[in-house]
Amino acid sequence: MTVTPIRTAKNDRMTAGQRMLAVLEVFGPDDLSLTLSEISRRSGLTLSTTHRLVGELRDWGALDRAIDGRYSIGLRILELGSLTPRGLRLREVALPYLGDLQHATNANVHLAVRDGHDVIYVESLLARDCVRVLSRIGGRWPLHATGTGQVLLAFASPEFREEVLATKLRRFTPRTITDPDKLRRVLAEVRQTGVAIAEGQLTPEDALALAVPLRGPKDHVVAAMGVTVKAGSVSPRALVPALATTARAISRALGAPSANSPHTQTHGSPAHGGGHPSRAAESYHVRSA
Amino acid sequence: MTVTPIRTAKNDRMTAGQRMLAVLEVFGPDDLSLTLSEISRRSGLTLSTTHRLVGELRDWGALDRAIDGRYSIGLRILELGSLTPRGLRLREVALPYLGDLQHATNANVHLAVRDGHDVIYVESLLARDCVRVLSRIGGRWPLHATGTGQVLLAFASPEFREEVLATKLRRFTPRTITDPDKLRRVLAEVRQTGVAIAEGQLTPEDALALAVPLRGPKDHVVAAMGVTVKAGSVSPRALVPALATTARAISRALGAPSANSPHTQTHGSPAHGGGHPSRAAESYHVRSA
DNA sequence: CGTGAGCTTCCGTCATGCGGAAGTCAGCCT
DNA sequence: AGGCTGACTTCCGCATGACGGAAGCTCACG
Repeated sequence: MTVTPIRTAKNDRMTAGQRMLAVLEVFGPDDLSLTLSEISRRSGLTLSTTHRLVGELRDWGALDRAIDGRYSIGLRILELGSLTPRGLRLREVALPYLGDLQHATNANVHLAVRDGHDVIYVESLLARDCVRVLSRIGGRWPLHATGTGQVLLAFASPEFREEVLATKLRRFTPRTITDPDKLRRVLAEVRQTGVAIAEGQLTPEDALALAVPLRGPKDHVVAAMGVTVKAGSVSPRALVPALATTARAISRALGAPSANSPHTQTHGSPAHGGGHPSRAAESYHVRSA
Repeated sequence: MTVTPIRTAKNDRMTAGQRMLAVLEVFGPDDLSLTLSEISRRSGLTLSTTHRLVGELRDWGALDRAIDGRYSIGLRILELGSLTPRGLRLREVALPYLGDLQHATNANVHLAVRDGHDVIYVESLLARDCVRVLSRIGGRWPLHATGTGQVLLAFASPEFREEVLATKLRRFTPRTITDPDKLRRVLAEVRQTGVAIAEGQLTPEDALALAVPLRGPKDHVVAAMGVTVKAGSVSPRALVPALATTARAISRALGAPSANSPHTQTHGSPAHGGGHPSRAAESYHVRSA
């Protein structure tokens, strides 16, 4: 039989579509613009194939070519991205409230949703004189390392939670929680109090993050909102009422029943088995593992 | 001879990649979620092909499947879209200033860039009690019908401007400028005064839009910033100083030389766009990390 | 002027993407 | 019930169009 040519060891059997996605995949926060050859090398595709695919993507608007010949992601992708129901559409509803919160607290304010095992920031309002944080729109981080991620993890289904806990929890700073048992306890507390408090778990700086859940139509947690301040600048607890109030307003705007009842607990653990089956929040399934 | 099968009349000769893009293309602001069959019909692809492509896109994260089986654009696309240098990265630099402007003026504030013959909104801060406008992030509109678009058109190269003027200028409201000569005069005035003033040209409501250019590294106009208020609510002119000041601050942050000189006119067209082949004029990505 | 790196074009071959067809499943009408 | 429609999924043989090697092109550099 013929010797199969080298095949760069990792890539084999790709469909044409996967090749196209592979081209897009090589772009990242640290690689906003790349040359054709760089795209070719990183994607593992031959130069001629890359050339053709990049041409098609450019014609369509998915890639932009700058004057210097380098390629970057095109605005057509941004346009598409604005159509994500849980992304920028959610943002539209929440933004006015987030703006108010920012001005009331003078903190960085974030809105995030879950995607697979990650948290994705959907909005990020940075106060000018606040700690620098790593939360751009579209930014992706592991669930266990951020306040918003911990909220989303705490209120996810137990099966999913254990699935995440079973993976290796990456360490970002000395304070990142990497022990599953420790994290399990922290998450239980988040569920009980309705607020996550994370100190310097993602960046080494003295960042203090508070985060609360946002609920949608069937009181399912659909997103998390958080603020980040410089540790020690204010009493963290002092921010909780403002957060809770804003969260309730947004949840109401999102159609959460509980946000309309006259008095209700912020935590509101869904643990009460009585009554509606409500199908374990299987709203989005995880993909290939 | 073999009968060539029907070939649905319109679709012919598509590459595999174009088919994949065609799937993404069927989503729009009014079609956030679609069933597989709908995607198939709209894209003109057979059901089995659509099925396979949608599966690949879903595995990659470009599409999301909700519990009800409908598909929508996935967060992975939002993540990609956040990497557009002229898109969300530009937004990061400008956002703090835009926020200030919004609170100073209590108007809707927009940030927009040009893509082909359209203007794309990259940021949109909506004041709660203001006129409703059609400017979501990622929203796309013709250049001639919005304040920001007129600014971008006015400061584009003459050849490009004429190219746009030669196309049919779509009418949105009775006040939309659809006459090329009229538009040419308006644009000349925009260039001279450095500000575009558009009243109710996109939406029939009494919206008044003011827009100014933002400049980058070589004083090229790289974006436009605008505010929208209810016509008659305030004297339009009263907003110009605030706009100009903010524009200058942002231009400085973007590296525009003119924004550093002690006194300078808001207008000051660079007259000739092309010029030096010197490369890498773009790239204002700063922090992050 | 030689060299090398990046980009573009061309073309023969064969893997591979395509779509018809058959098989599920669920809802709806008679 | 029974049959019907419409949506989704799986399978497979065939023709096609995607692939990659190779050659040509354009710079920048020494």
